[in-house]
Amino acid sequence: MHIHKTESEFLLQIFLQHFSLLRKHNKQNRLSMKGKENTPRKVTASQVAERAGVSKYMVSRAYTPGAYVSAEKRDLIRQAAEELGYRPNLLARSLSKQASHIVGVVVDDFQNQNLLIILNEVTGQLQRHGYSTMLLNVTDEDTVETALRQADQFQIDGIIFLGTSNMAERFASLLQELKHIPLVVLYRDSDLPQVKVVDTDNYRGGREVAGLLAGEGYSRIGYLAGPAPGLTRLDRQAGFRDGLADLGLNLSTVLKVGNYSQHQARILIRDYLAQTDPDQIVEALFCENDMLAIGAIDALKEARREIAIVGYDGVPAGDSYTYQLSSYRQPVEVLAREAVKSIADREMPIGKFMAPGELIVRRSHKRGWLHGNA
Amino acid sequence: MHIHKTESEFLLQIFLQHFSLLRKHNKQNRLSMKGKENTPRKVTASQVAERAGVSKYMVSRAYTPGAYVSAEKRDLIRQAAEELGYRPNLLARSLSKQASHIVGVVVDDFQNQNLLIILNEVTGQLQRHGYSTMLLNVTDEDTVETALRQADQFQIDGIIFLGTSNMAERFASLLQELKHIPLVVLYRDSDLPQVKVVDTDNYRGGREVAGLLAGEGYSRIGYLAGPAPGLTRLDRQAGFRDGLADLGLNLSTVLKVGNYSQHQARILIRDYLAQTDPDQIVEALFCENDMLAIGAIDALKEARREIAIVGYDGVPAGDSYTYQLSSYRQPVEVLAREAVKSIADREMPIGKFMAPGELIVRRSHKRGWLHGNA
DNA sequence: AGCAGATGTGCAACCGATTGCAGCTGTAGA
DNA sequence: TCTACAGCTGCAATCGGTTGCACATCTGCT
Repeated sequence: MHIHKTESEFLLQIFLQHFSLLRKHNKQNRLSMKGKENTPRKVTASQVAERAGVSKYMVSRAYTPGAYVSAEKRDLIRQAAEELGYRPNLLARSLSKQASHIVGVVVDDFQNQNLLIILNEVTGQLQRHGYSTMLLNVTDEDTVETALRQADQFQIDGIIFLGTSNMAERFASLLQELKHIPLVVLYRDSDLPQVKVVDTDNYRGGREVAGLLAGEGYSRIGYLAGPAPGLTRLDRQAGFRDGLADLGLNLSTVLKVGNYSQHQARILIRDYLAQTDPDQIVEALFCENDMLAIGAIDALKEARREIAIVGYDGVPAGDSYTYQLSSYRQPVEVLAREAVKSIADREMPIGKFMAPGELIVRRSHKRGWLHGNA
Repeated sequence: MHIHKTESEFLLQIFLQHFSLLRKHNKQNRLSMKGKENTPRKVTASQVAERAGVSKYMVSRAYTPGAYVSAEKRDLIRQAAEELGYRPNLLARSLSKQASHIVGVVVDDFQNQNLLIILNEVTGQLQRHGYSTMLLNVTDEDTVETALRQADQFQIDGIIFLGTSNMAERFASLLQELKHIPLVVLYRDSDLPQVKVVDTDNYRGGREVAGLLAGEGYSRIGYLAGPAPGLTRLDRQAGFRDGLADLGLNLSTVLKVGNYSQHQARILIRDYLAQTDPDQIVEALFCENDMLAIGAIDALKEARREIAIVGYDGVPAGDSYTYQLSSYRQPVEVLAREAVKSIADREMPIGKFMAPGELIVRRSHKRGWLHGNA
């Protein structure tokens, strides 16, 4: 048959024959066992190869762009694959390629309606790029570590933080351990070093809102802040303050609410109205996000007091006749696209991407909105 | 050394020596190459084994309950693992075990606020059971098949449909192909055979709402339906109708809206008010879900017309002062728990689980709500 | 004819776990 | 003393892919 150069190769050859017999034997056993269950056997590359009359390695190559395969064989294999309904096992592929095409999306607050829009956009974009989304719920403090590690163990290709709070900072030490994974912080600013930030230009947004309110001629103006520490909030507020200053106004009041829920904002504003000297109450209030703004409007309606309100995000609920909320819309699609692109590019993403948003001018920032609104 | 019974075994032995030398050689090369990069090498079972002075197989056993390991070795291995920060590679484990501990959660409508609550609960529960969530966005008709197949190729342990529409039916043929995967349809009823249904008792819910409205003394009563075909909707409506009938009332009008958005409902009600003979306009309207109900209230406020409104779901926004929406709350936590349990039990789940919800009695179903509401 | 280079193919090794089985211990029972 | 058997342990095979490399083949060129 063949001529072998060394003895060891000879032995090897013999062994291999022995070996492949064993293998074959084994496989047949397995197959017949499986045959008893009536689940349709999964189609593997080897089966495709057999049908196409090639080795299983060629099957892989038939789907690898730029691999050495004759066009003829490639078509043969693809056809065989088609006929058998072959779908490569992604676990195996991921294990082998050391990359899973799974992206972790970390969410820490399921109260914000805006999240739905973002989630829709992000998962949609990811899917279009061939990625799967692993959704990590970290609202429960205890499970954060578990969830993140679990994701890591699936060799995810990236993490997108979709948080209202500054999670990235909070988990900094844990992230240190995960620093081989590309990190994107979406809808939030951060000064962490190895992180890509994708956010609206909060400072600019703040300024534009300042202009909007100033244009209505208010002089006592306040800001309703949420609990999140971090740059996003600070920039938004700073832009607002600076914008007012440029127009000769100043920020007279900053209120702060314990979480980003509509309910908390409502209670806070109710108390504020009750406990503040009427002369001191602001005429206009910029709320850090739309949930807070909606809560504030609720409180105002209940108390039949009017304060001009502007929110931030542009959630759909703000469009209702009842709220007619003026706001600053985040360019969801642009941001989601950038976030996904950062990860799909497969380089360690860093830097900041800040997109401008857009004022949504409805009625809640105008004088008389309470009256005109049933 | 040893005595071999057959020649083939002898050859085998020699081969193995040869073989293991090759292997060792190769491994060292790889390691030294990796050493040049300064990424921290991932810790594998073999490394733990080496440090603990056992074979890598024992590492696996040290974490497998009920495996043969001496307590002594187990502790040794666990300690070594601890020191090295060993985390088993879940891709490898999943591949080997033929189960990934990933569950696919399929969502087809990101407009419904209730989804956030559900998603929070479902992902939380899954994580607590040691499962990861793969979120599949199928709002885009084209990507459905891709997404589902992709999930399948990750050998997911189950699929939870979280849809407003009857996805399961829509994808029936595709699901046929995936029928080795446990399927749960959550918040929606279905008559598909190999599917576990977890839903509120819609019929009962409908009846209770009927009781609530009848109690207020209305006689012209309508139902606002969404577009979803299927049992959920039908049962809800049937319960409502039967409930009314039992009280000597009948369902005089059924309106139908094209999708489940607040916006569509608002437009529909606006047109309804404009185009209907005032004597014919219903006094009370049961809306298929809260999003529709909120949209309806919006239209009513805008037109300054009052119709008693009741929703279904119990979304947080309904609690606002502005809407004060009476509704029927779905027991989110109970349902999510059941859905997750169905999959975690690892038997093919079938049958229906119907939990009762609970009336939320606020103001929108009462006479005079428009007047009392700024 | 002889040979370089481009193409095409299969083997072996690898990704990092799990598991059936064989064999090795040690101890109890005959 | 010999055997039986239980408790451990490690090997080999496996899950289902990918890829470096060696070897084979086919060009075209001198």
